[in-house]
Order: sequence, then structure tokens, then C-alpha cells
Amino acid sequence: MSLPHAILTALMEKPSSGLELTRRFDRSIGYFWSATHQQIYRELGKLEQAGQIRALEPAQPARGQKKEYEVLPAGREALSAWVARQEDPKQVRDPLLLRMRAAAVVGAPGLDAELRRHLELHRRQLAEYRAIEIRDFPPERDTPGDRLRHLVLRGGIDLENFWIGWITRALEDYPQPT
Amino acid sequence: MSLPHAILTALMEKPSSGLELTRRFDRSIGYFWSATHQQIYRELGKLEQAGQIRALEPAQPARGQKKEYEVLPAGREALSAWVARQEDPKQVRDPLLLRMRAAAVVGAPGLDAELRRHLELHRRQLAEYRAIEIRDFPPERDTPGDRLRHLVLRGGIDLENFWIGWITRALEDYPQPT
DNA sequence: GTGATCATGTAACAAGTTACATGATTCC
DNA sequence: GGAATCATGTAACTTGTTACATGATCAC
Repeated sequence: MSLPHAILTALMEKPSSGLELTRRFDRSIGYFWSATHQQIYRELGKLEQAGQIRALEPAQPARGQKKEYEVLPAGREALSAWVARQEDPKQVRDPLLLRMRAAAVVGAPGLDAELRRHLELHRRQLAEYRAIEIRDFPPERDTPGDRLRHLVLRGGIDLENFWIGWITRALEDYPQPT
Repeated sequence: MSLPHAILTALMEKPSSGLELTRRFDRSIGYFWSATHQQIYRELGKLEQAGQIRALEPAQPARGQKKEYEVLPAGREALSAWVARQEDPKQVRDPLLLRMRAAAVVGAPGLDAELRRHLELHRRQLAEYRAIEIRDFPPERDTPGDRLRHLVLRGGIDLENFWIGWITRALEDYPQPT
């Protein structure tokens, strides 16, 4: 139930076309809710049918033509209701941890190389987040919205730090093939 | 592509029936790869057809009767190949971070209560992991398999600590409705 | 006019969720 | 024999993934 709300949030921040949304789901929003353009177009169709968003620039039925959407009051209400709702943290599903556990029973030749590769990827992601933090959240700006967005970004930063810490420790502890 | 490998790992650790697997996916394995009994039965069927596992206690076709599976050599090989494979970390998809971002545009009455509720849930999960750590990984045991399984558990512990830290900070920073 | 890229979509499939159905066993 | 629970499964649906199709626009 999160994708439609991710799209509504993105459209509230700025009315956009499907492709523009896709690009934003490769950056900002996508850092904590990823989606492909196929998912986005499908969901835009559903949201439009449900009367939560509507296309601007009236009625362009043509295929290859840009179509911008904006959020209607019903969409805003649906989003508010979702934010206020109780929803338990979903259970963890992480392939790397799972592979580690599998390695405990079938052996793990080369898994340390994979760990180093992941470590590098997480370091890069962290550097990207830090750059965004410096660029978008200078100390002087401090509206409530900025503070919340900054909190979210720090969530991303902390998550990358978790992975870097865990993988580093794993590599130190890694059972050496003696 | 992870569920079949999660099941193969569980069956390598100990041959089991579908219901026993379901219970283990509510505990140990489930702490980093959750699955419902419907998913498990469906996947067991596929794995059996693919010749990666087989039912013990020959040929019980009856509906309500227990059916134990064990891993065949082909299944073990498939699992080894999967452990050795390169697979990028999947992109984050977290509803709580997303709701925070939505709150930045539509407002967030009551979101702090939800944060406190999540904080409590994560504290409980952390306590459970710590209890398991003390019970299952006393300092004297130190086979390679144990070390890997312990690493995985510490991953769970670190993840809970990340959440506890982040939510605590969020509550401190939370924009007060003044 | 043709090739790149912008832009919207379809189709088929895989994975995960929710609700329900049904037989076997055990305890009273 | 009735209730609880053990145990396996079906069906319908939603969400996410992968591969492909097609039209519009712009640079050359």
C-alpha cells in the first residue's frame, strides 16, 4: 500500500509527468522507496481512475506525449489518512544476511570478495547522501518540512553506516580458510 | 529469487515438513527472511518438481498428513552457486521513512506517537535477539558455521540498534506543533 | 530522413498477501 | 462425538520485475 502514497507525496511536492516521477524515484524519493517506470504508469492510471489525481493540460490522449498530473483534494486526504495510520515495521528480508546463513551450511568460498564489493557500494551511497545533506540542508534553513526531510535523509545515512559497520566487522571475523 | 534458497538452507540445517518450516520462518530464519505458510508450500512444490528436494517417508499423498522433505545433491549445488553469486544490495523500501517524508508535505499530527510505538517494538526485538545471542552463542563454541550464524544475528542486533537510534533522534528533533 | 532520446505504455511473469477449505489426530 | 490443533493445500488478488512496443521531438 505504499507506492500510491509515495507517488502522491512526490506529486504534492511538485506536479510531474510519469517520466519525471521515474527520475525522481531514481534519486530523492527513490532513496527510501524505489519504483520502475512501469509500476509508476500503472499506479498513475489507478490513482486517476480513483479520482485522487488528474492530468493537467486537458485531455491529451496521444501516446508519446507528455502528461502532467496534480493531486486532487481526495488524494491529499488519502495521503493524510495514511500518514496517521498505525503500521507495524515490516519484517526484514535481506539477501546478504540470508546468503551468510546459507554459507554457514554449504561453505563460503569467495563470499569475502562479495562483502568487500558491498562495502564499497555502501561507502559510495553514503558519500552521495553526505553530499546531498551539505547541499540541501544548510544549518540556516529550518522550516518544519525541512527538518522532517532532513531526518529522513539522516535515516539513509545511518542505514549506510550500519551496513559499513556490519560488513567491516564481518570481514574482520570472517572464518579464514586455513 | 531468495525464498527457494532460504528454504534450501533451512532444510539443509534440518529436514522438515512444511509446517515445521513455517514455524522456523517465524523465528531464526525468519529474522532476516520472512515467509508465510502459503508461500512455503508453493515453493516446496516447485523445488520438488525441480528435483532439488524430495519427500521422505515414501509417497504420502494424503492431504492432512505430515510430509518431510530433505535436500538432494542438485539442491545443494543450486544453493552453493547462489551463495557464490554477485548480487547487488537491493534498494531500500521503508514505509516509515516514506511516511515521514509525506508528513513533511501534509503535516504529521500523531506521528510522534507512532514513532514511540515503533521504538518500543524495536526495543523488544532487540531484547529477543540479545537473549538468543546469550543462549546460542556462548564464547566457548567457535566452529566456522557458528561464527557465520553469529555474524548474521549481530546483523539483526545492529539493525535494531540503528532503528532505536534513529527514532530516538527523530523524537528529539521532532517539529513541535507550537 | 535518420538516429538519439524523450515519453508513454502493454504483456507476461514472479513474488508476496489475504482469505478460505479440508483432512488427520488428540484430548476431553 | 465434538472441539482444538496439527497439517496441507487452493484461489484470488496485489505488488514488483523483465522484456518489449510505439509515438513524438529534436539535432544533424
